[in-house]
Amino acid sequence: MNEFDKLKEKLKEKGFKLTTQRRVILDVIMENKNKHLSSEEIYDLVKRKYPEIGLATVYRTLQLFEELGLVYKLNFDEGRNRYELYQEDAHQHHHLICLKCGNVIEMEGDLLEDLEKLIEKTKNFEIVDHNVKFYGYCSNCRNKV
Amino acid sequence: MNEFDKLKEKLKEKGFKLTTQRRVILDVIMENKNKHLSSEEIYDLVKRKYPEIGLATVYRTLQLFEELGLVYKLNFDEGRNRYELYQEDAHQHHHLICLKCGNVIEMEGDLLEDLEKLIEKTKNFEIVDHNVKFYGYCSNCRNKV
DNA sequence: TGACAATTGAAAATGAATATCATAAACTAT
DNA sequence: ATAGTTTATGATATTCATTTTCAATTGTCA
Ligand SMILES: [Zn+2]
Ligand SMILES: [Zn+2]
Ligand SMILES: [Zn+2]
Ligand SMILES: [Zn+2]
Repeated sequence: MNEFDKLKEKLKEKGFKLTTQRRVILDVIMENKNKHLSSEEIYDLVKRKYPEIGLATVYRTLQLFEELGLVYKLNFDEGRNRYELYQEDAHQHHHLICLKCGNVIEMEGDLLEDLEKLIEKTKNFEIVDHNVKFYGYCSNCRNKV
Repeated sequence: MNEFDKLKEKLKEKGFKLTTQRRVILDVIMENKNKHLSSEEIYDLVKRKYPEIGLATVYRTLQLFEELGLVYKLNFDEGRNRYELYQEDAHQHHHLICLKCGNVIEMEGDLLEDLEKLIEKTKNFEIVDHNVKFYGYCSNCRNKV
C-alpha cells in the first residue's frame, strides 16, 4: 500500500475528507523524505503546485498528519516545528545536530532497547516513543580550524 | 564552591555584572532544584522576592545562565521553555513524559555511552551533549482503567 | 568619587501557531 | 447526477512566548 492509499484509508477511518490540499502536502513531504522541512518551508513548496493554498491549511494539515501517524514532528530548538515522513522501516533514527554549522545528520538504528527495558522496569513507565538528539560537531566542522 | 560563587566567577570572567536581579533568579532556581520551571513561573516566584523585576530581565537572565552553563534549558513540546539547575553530579538524567497526565519523571543515569561511542565512530561526529525524552504512561496512569 | 559600560524595566515588536467565520468542496444517500 | 449534510478552506485577526528598543539606572574599577 502506498502513502496515498494510507492517507485515504486513515482519513476515511476517522471521517475526514480527502482534499487536494492534503494530497499536495503529502506529495511535498514525500518528495523530501530525507529533509526536515519546517511548516513555512512546506508551505512555500506546496504553493508552487497549488498557489491558492492558505498557510493555515498547511498548519492544520501537518497537525492532522501527525495525529494520523503519517509524519513525525521534530524540534531542533529553533522555535519552530519541522516534519519528516513517518517510515516504518526507517523511523528508528536519531538526529545529530552540529553546533557550528547547524546541519542535522541522521544516525540510523534505534539502539535504546536496553535503556528502555531498564526504565520500564525501574520506573514502571510504559514507553511508547522517544526523542533523542545529540549535539556536537560534524565531521566537516571538526576538520576545519 | 557554592552556586553564587560560581555565578560571580563566571560573570566576571566574561565581563558581566553581578546584579541583584541575577542573584535572586539564581536563588529561585536553586530553591526549586527538582522542578522544571518555565520562564513565567520563575518570573512569578522572583517577583515575590523582588517585585520591581521586569519580565524581560528574567528572559534575558535565563538565556545568560544557559550560556554560562548554570542552567539547562528543557523543552517538553508545550510551546515554552523550562529550566533546571545544572548539577554536575545529577545532570545525567533523562525525562519521562506521561502522555496522559503530563507528569515529568526523571530517570537518573546516562546509559548512552555505548551509543555515543558508536556514533562518534561511524559518523565522525564529536558529541558534546544530548537530549533524551521518553514518552509513555507513568505508573499512576497505567494502573487506572 | 567619577567615568564608562553593562543592565534594567516598560513598552512595543516579532513571529510561529491558532482561532474565527463566511464560503467552498467532499461525501452520502437518494 | 443531485440535494443535503458535514467537513475543509482561505483570509484575516488573534494569541502567546519571546525579543527588541531605548532612556534611565546601576555595578565596576581606577
Ligand atoms: Zn558542522
Ligand atoms: Zn530525520
Ligand atoms: Zn501519568
Ligand atoms: Zn530534570
